[in-house]
Amino acid sequence: MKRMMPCATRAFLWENDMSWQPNPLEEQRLEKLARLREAGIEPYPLRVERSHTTAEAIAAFEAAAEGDTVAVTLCGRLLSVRDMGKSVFADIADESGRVQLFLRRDDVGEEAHAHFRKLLDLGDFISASGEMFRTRMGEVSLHARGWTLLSKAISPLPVAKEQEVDGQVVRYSAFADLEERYRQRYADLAVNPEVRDIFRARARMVSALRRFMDDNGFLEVETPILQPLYGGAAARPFTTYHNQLKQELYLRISFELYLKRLLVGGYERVYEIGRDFRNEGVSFKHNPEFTQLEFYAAYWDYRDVMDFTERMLAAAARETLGTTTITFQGHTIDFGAAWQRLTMRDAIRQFAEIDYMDYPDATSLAKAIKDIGGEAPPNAPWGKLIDGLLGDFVEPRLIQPTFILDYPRDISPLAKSVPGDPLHVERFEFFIGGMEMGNAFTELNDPQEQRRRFEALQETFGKDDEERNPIDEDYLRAMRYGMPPNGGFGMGIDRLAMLLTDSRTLREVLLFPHLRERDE
RNA sequence: GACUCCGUAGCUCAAUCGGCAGAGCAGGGGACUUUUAAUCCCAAGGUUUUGGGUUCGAUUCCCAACGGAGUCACCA
Repeated sequence: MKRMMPCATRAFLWENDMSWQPNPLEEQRLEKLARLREAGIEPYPLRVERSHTTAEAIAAFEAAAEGDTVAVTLCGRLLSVRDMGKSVFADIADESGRVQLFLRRDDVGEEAHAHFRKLLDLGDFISASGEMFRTRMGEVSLHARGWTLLSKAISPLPVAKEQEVDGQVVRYSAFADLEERYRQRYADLAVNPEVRDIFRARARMVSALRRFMDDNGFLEVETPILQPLYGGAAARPFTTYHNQLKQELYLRISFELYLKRLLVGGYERVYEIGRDFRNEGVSFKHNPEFTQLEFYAAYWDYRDVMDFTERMLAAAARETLGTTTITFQGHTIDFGAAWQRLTMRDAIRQFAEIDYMDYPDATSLAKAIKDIGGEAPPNAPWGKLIDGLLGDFVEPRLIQPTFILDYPRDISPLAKSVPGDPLHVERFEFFIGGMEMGNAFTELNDPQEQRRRFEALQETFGKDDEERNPIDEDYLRAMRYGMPPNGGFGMGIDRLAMLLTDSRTLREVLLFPHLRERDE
C-alpha cells in the first residue's frame, strides 16, 4: 500500500500514524527505566570503563598462577539470567564471546543486588567489575563486586535458550522467521552468533581478494556509479535524475567500459570491487544491487585470465576458511585442483545432446531445442538460445569449478573473435556449485570492429528491447586512442560468499537484502 | 509478472470434522547464596496479518489486499 501512495500521503502517515506504540513488554521496561532514573542511575551514561574483553579475561585467568587474582571490568550485553535469590548468575556477551557473572547480595550490597534483579532485562548493556574465578561446575566466571548500566534496552530481543550437548551449542526457539531476520538484521545479528560469523567470513574473503589483486600488481580504482549511459552487460538499469544538471542518469550495470578506458590511459592492471545495480527479478541468486569484482590486465588473453582465476579463488578459499576444499549444500567442492575446461559446444553436446553447429540459425535451433523438450523464447537470437541451453541443461550440473569457453559472438559484443571462427568469441564463464560465478573475455580493442559489434547488437535486439545498450561514443573515442590487448574478468562477490559460507541464498550473505516495503 | 504454500502472544510452535484460542521460552509476583535450557509455586499475556463473504457459530471454508517462502518467467 504505502509504496503506492503519493508523497503527500506518506508525509501525513509519517506525522500521524507511523509512530512507535510500546507493547506491554515495552511498557514494563519503560517503567523500569523510570525507576532507574528515580534511583539516580543514568541508563545511558557517556563514558565506560573496560579493562578486558570477555575472551581476554578468560585467557588471563587461565594463564594466571594458582591463587593470583585477575581483576577485570567487563562490558557486554545481558543475554541470560539465572536468579537464585541472594545470588544471581548471568551471562554477558561482547564481540569476543560470553562470560558468566556471579553476583551475590553480600558482595555488591542490597541495593545493587535488588536493582540487578528487578530493573535489568535481557538485552541491556552493562559493565561488571570483580575477579575472575572458576565455579564449582568448572566454568570460568566473573565474581562481580559491582555493576554499571551502560544502555537500557526497551524492546525485548528474541533471545533463545542454549544448551551445550557434546560440545555443540543447541538453541531452542531461535529467532528464525526469515522475513523478520532480514527486516530486523540487527536483532538477527544480536541473537544469532553464526549469522555474525557469516559476515566475518565474507569480510575475510573480500580482504583476501583485494590482497591477491594488490599482490599481483593491480591498481584498485573507483569509477562512476551514476552514469549518463549504461553498458558492459545486458540488463535493465535503474534510472535516476540529477536536479541541478537536469540530467537523467543510470545506476551502473557493470564497471567494464570505464575500467577499460583506464587501460587507454596507461594503467596496465586495474580492478574495482563495488556495487552493480540491475533492474531485474529477485531470486536466491539475484539481488537488485550486488557486489562485483572486475579486473582488466593488459597483454593478457582469456587463457591467462583462466589461470589467474584458478589461483585467485584458491587463495580466497584458503584465506577465508583455511582450506581449498569446501562444503556447499552437501557437495564437496575442490578449489585446489586445475579446473575443468569445456567449450560451450562440447558442454552442450555432452549435457543436452545437441550440437548447435548443426543448426546455424535461430529458427532451426529453436525447433531443435523444442524437440528435446527445452525452452526457446520467441525471437531470441541464436546465441541467446545457446546460452539458454547452457543455463537449462549444463549449469545445474557444474558443481566442481568449471570454465565454459568460446561463447556465441552475437551475444558477446565486447570480446574478440576466436581466430578462424566467425561464430565464436574468446569468452568464458565459470561455474561452481551449479551457479554462474563470473564472466571474462579476451577484450575487443579494435574500435572499428567494436562499432560494428555495437551496431549489430542494435539489430540483434529489437529497437524496443530494454536490454539493448545505447552506443557509448565516448568509449569508442577512448578506444581510437589505442587500447592495449587485454583480458578482462567479472565475478559476483555475493555468490562467492554463498559458496564459502555454505549459504542457501544470497540473502544470507547480504546484511540488508532488499525486501518489499511493508506497512508496520 | 504467473502458479503453489504460508501468516496465531515479544520469540518458537499447537488447536481433531467449522464449536469457549493452548503450550514452552521471554516478561510479572513469590521461594532458593555455585547455577548454566537452573528448578519450584502463583498470576497475567490474543483485533488469530488486513478487509469483505458464507454460517446459529470462522484460526479453520470462500473472495480480495498486504507481506513472506518456493517454483517458473526474466536476468548476453
